[in-house]
Amino acid sequence: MNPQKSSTIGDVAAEANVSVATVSRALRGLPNVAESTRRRIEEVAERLRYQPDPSASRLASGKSSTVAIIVPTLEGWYFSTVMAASTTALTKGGYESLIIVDAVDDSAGRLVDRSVLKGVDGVILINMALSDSKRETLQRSAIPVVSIGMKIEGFSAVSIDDVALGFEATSHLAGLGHKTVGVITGLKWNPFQFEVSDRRLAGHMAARSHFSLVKDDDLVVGGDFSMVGGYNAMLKLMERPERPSALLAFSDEMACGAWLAARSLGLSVPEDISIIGVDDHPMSELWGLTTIAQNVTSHGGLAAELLLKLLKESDDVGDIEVETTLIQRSSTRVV
Amino acid sequence: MNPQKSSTIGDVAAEANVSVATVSRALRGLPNVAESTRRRIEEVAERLRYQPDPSASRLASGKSSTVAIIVPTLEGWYFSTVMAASTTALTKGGYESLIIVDAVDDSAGRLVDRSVLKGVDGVILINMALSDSKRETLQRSAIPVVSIGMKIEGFSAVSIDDVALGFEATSHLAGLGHKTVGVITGLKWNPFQFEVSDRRLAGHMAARSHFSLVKDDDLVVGGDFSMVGGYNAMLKLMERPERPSALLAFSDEMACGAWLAARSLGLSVPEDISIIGVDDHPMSELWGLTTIAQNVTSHGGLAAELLLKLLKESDDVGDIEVETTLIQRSSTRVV
DNA sequence: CTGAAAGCGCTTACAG
DNA sequence: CTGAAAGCGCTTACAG
Repeated sequence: MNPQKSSTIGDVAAEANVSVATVSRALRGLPNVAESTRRRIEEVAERLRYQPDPSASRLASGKSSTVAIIVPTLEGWYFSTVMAASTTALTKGGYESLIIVDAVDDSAGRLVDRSVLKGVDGVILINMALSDSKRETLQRSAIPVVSIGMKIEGFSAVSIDDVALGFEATSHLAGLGHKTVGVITGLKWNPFQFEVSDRRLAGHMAARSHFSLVKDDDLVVGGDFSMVGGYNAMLKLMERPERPSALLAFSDEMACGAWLAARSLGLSVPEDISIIGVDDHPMSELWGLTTIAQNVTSHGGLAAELLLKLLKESDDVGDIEVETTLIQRSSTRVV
Repeated sequence: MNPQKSSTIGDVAAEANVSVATVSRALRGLPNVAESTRRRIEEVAERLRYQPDPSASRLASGKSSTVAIIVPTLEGWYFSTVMAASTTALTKGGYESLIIVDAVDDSAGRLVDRSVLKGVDGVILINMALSDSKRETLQRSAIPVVSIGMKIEGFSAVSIDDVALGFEATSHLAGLGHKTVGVITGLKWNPFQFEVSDRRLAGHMAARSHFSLVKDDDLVVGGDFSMVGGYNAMLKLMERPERPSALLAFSDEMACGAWLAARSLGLSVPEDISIIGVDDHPMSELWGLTTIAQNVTSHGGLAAELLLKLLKESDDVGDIEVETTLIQRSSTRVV
């Protein structure tokens, strides 16, 4: 057995004394193949360790059975979790996942310039804001796309109400009597990614007015959705003379980073400062972190299912808005 | 312009008044094409937004320009970081990354049963212990493989000396005067994945003897390389009557989880218990966690470079052992 | 239920 | 420097 050369559909056909067409049908479970023939073919295929060449299948059928999952970064819990959930669902649906990292600072603009799109049946965008040109490229390709985390003109989306989230989180703090609330937003990893952060901030601002909270500009500091980012942002926030009595971080990782920064400043949570995050990261329960849970795993799964549906029926399947819930733990308390 | 139908090499050839062969050569930068012809073809290709069909190229050339990155899970900082580093290096080298999650509990055994391997030029295994049958499948396929994190018979590897690491970490603790050292190992996410954890444990055991430390069995508890796992393991560890005065966790995430568990028990670090981790996760600096750094990013990059070399020269390129360094911070101190 | 044949969109010797 | 032609390994009408 030559290790270099694997067998082709022709080898199987020859061994089984049938045509390649029959082998193709038999192995793919298509109808109109005698059971006995099918069994014989399966046996031969097994013995020869035959595996269809995906490139040939794709070329011939026009279907690749793979979907591209496009993310701005591979780092951070949010992306890993959503990717894992999508991949799992896609695998169950019979699709491979091609993961593409399309950081905006990648001047090559992989999504547009590379021809990966031609090798793919569908696309899942995870919190990827698109430049106009990329969006057009995608639209022109006419392949199904679903976006997670934000609505994009022309594509189905799985997302949450980020404005409401920003409002609710702030309102929780205001309800506890806090008047000076610091906010750690998140932007860094994607220059185009203003949206999620901006919408949460808009919600916060609305609540800030509604509850007559302190309105200073230096109460809002940018993080980058990481623990380190949250840590540094917190340090900056704490430089102002009148320290906030509460903090809203736009992710749990930033919230925990901020918590560590508070600790390094000799501050206790929630005695000296209340902290609320967003996500319900698995570590949040360990910290006792109050947070707005957004059920990240289901985002990934739902998006995959939406795409699978699109792949089958190819008509519009609409959007999904996932519920969000406040989980109160021990990091926030009455001021 | 029909949005459904993208142009083929034939369209470009027709427009440019040359044969498809010439278009193929021109666009791939091969020699023996007149500069003027090349320019004309490039222009037409641009105008028609021509993108070569990857499946067709693969089928015709036998090269796919994609490498499979196989991981047991998508979760956890270690995997994200290594994947990101590998992907970045591969992209620079002109390769796509196909990420395959091959959890062992996936009875389908994706690596073996699926034909993805036929669509791929090379494979990077990230901390994937392989069953014999999978290893054989890979070997038989004769495509270049490099393994990260552990040595696998027949493949190049990028790894660290885990035994030495276990010894060094323990010896740091022993040097501080600790006699009763708890250990949180890590196994869960991959039943076959005894190796890394076992080797570190072997190193620890050697040090345990060498420094005459307490040898009770209940001083070793299994985690799963996550914060939650570390948290629970710590709780278990602290049930024993004579509590350990120091803890070695086989990852920083577990170490931080254990730290939170200690906190929940009213214990301070390092006053009541010293903690040392492994990895040098970015959050470790924030915590002040002492750790053994293993430069995870470079693992991913080095492996990709090794593979790229293998892909070019196709002869054996050997293994790489990455250095490991103790970073002492404030979570460990004299007992 | 099965087979012969065309075709998917490229690449690659081989001629010229 | 360029083109005609075969071939990569499948799938898909079309006949039978």
